[in-house]
Amino acid sequence: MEEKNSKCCENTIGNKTIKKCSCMGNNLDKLIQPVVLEILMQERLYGYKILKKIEEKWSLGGDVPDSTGIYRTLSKMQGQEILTFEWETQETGPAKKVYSITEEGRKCYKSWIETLKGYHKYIGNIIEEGEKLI
Amino acid sequence: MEEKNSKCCENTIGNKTIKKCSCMGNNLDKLIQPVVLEILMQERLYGYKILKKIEEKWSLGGDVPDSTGIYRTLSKMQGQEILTFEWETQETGPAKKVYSITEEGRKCYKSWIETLKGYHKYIGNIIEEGEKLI
DNA sequence: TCTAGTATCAGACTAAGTCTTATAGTGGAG
DNA sequence: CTCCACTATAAGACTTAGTCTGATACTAGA
Repeated sequence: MEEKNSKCCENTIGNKTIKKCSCMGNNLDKLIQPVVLEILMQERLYGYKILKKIEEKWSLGGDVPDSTGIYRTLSKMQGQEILTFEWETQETGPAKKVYSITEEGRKCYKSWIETLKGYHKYIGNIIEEGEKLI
Repeated sequence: MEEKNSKCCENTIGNKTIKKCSCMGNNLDKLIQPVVLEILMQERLYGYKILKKIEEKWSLGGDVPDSTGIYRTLSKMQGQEILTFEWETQETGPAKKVYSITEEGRKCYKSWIETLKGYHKYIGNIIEEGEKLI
């Protein structure tokens, strides 16, 4: 699996050409943290269901969120005291790690929304300039 | 320089508390690639001047762009044939590496603008949900 | 019994950007 | 004439966010 060349938008790896340049958006942040917080603002939930919700509602450009990334984000946020969790076991099926948002987490979510407003404007400016130049 | 705790938004390192959580936006992509392309769509220019232009016009939340990041992005894009460069020497002062955008680069820039439109909408949705929940 | 789905997660990796440090030449203040 | 700020470029080590690969374990249905 060796790279033959690395031009923008197209890369030939082995015998097939794939889309790869950042301009296609594949390396943009999926903003998992605020999306997870949005879900947990509404109900306490466990990782797998959070993953499925994001898949339904937030999959950017049709791509499925990465489960490892979700679980890792959850446990990181729990370490920051943004979330807490409880193991929930039923008679049937594997145990579920049910997460809840803390007071700290609500503050964090608010902060995220404010931050994203600024970011939204920033990206809006880039687009505006782009429309002039293209 | 050891971390004492790591709560959202505040971290105590040594004897001072600093803002650190991602919700403050410090870890968001600065989207250097499209910003650099925007500048080079208008004129051929060298790294240092590009850096200064970004500082003037694009410094998100008041923070200065990182020079290493700019230079690294430029040389990476040159490797992708999005940019070309020529060394320019004057009688006085150090040599300058003057970059120009290629045809491939113009395509890449267009692609970036389209990608950012989608991303802008995505972030707009997160904000919209946020406004409802806060 | 095999497969798809539910549920969690570690390890290794990549991409973007930051922080630190290094280089080298120029111009002005003291 | 020396020191400092500014111009100009860049390597090395690091961090953060996310992906890819694979592992474990249990359940339900064909």
